[in-house]
Amino acid sequence: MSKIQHRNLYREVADRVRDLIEHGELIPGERISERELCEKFGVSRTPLREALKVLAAEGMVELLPNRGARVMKLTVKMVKDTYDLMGALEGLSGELACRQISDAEIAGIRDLHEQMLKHYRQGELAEYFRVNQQIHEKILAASGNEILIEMYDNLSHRVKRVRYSNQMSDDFWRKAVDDHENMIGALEQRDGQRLGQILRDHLGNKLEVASLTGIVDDTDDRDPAAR
Amino acid sequence: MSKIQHRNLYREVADRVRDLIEHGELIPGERISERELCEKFGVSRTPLREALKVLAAEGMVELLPNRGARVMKLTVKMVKDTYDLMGALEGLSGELACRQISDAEIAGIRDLHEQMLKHYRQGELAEYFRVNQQIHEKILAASGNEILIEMYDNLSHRVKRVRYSNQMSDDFWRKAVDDHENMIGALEQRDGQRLGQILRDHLGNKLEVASLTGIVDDTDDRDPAAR
DNA sequence: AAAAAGAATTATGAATTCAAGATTACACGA
DNA sequence: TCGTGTAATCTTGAATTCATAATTCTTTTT
Repeated sequence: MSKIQHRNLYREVADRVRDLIEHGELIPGERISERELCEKFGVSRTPLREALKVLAAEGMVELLPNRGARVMKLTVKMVKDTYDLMGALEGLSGELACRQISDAEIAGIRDLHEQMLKHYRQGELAEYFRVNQQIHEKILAASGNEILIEMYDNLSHRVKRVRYSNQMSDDFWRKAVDDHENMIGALEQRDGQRLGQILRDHLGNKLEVASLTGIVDDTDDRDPAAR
Repeated sequence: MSKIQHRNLYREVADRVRDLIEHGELIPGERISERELCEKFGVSRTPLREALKVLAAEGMVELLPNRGARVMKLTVKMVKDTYDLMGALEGLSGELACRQISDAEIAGIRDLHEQMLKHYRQGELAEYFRVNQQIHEKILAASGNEILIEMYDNLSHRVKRVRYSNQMSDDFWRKAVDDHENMIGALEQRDGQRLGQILRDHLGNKLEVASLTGIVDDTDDRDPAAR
């Protein structure tokens, strides 16, 4: 039985706004009109403003005092920095996971791995990505470090708007699958050092296939919406 | 010339409450009375509640719907998890720093290192810790990854309440200084791999000298203030 | 006396109101 | 025509008010 969820308005609103940002309905740098969103959600300004504060703490929006909220703009550097961070966190998750993961959990990941290979061989990119992500999530969960999971989650939200080129080069794909082959090996041997190293390096590739559409190049321009 | 700081009330309040928690004036698990804090700060409930939402997003307080706010309770596991994370982040900071740190910056860190050694030889623990922290902050800053810095900052706030035994064993201290000797060496050779490895392992020691006073052992007790 | 039920009180959640800062529109002068 | 100054409008920041959920206190019943 699941817990009764007392949901506060501000949480609901924060989730909805987060979704709007992730789905590109609110574009980076765009000014967020309080009045407009209040009407859209049918709530007063109080819970909306609380939600915006939470989203600002999460790095999803930017709050300019007396000048309202803006969707956080991603620069190439920020995306790169975020991937570096996520790599480090994944590395740690691998190390920790190896210390305590159960045989059953490893078997589950092995299953996903085989599925992923199948999708790779059949060139099903979208399916491949989906299963791929599941593997990383399983390892993360197996780390047992909830704060790590929370932080990783936050970072992945920030860069969720980044889309990948749907035509990944064969070389990169080949390399990514190789990495995964090594990963599953290290995991089954419970070699935390090696798994950590692989995971830390693995994410670097991802950036190279990120199509930075809509991601502005590094500038100091703080007010692009004023056009 | 520094930027004009438009400070909002809720930011001010969040900072003040954060301080109260870090200085132990609000104790873990304790219920935070909105009315009381409002009077203390001379503000209305609106900015206080906004501040609490931010602090909750930062993991400093816990918001129980319809039941108010509590100072986040630290369990031994949470502290351990946090140190693991901080270790990974420091490791990354070392790797990144080596890629781009300037000779001048290295020299600055070398200076701090010598200072730290002096304090070590003279048994000045407090001074030692202070300079020690400065070194880590310099490396972090040299990484140039602002999101990394932000995350590390957040984590360190969470565990700032943890105090260290003022009688560190000679062995641990010796080992910590050894680590630092290796760190400065790796940094001067700009050996990111090695520096990263050292930093990732380094923090593990810290936990062992943490005196977990006031840190509750792992329990599911969600309502300790109700006594 | 202990437990349960119900009323009174208190605290939180959210809407509304009021105040202050920012933006826009427009007039005027160089 | 461009720039400056000012009034009008709009937006945000914060206090207040109202509604509802939680807690405490009292009364009642066994």
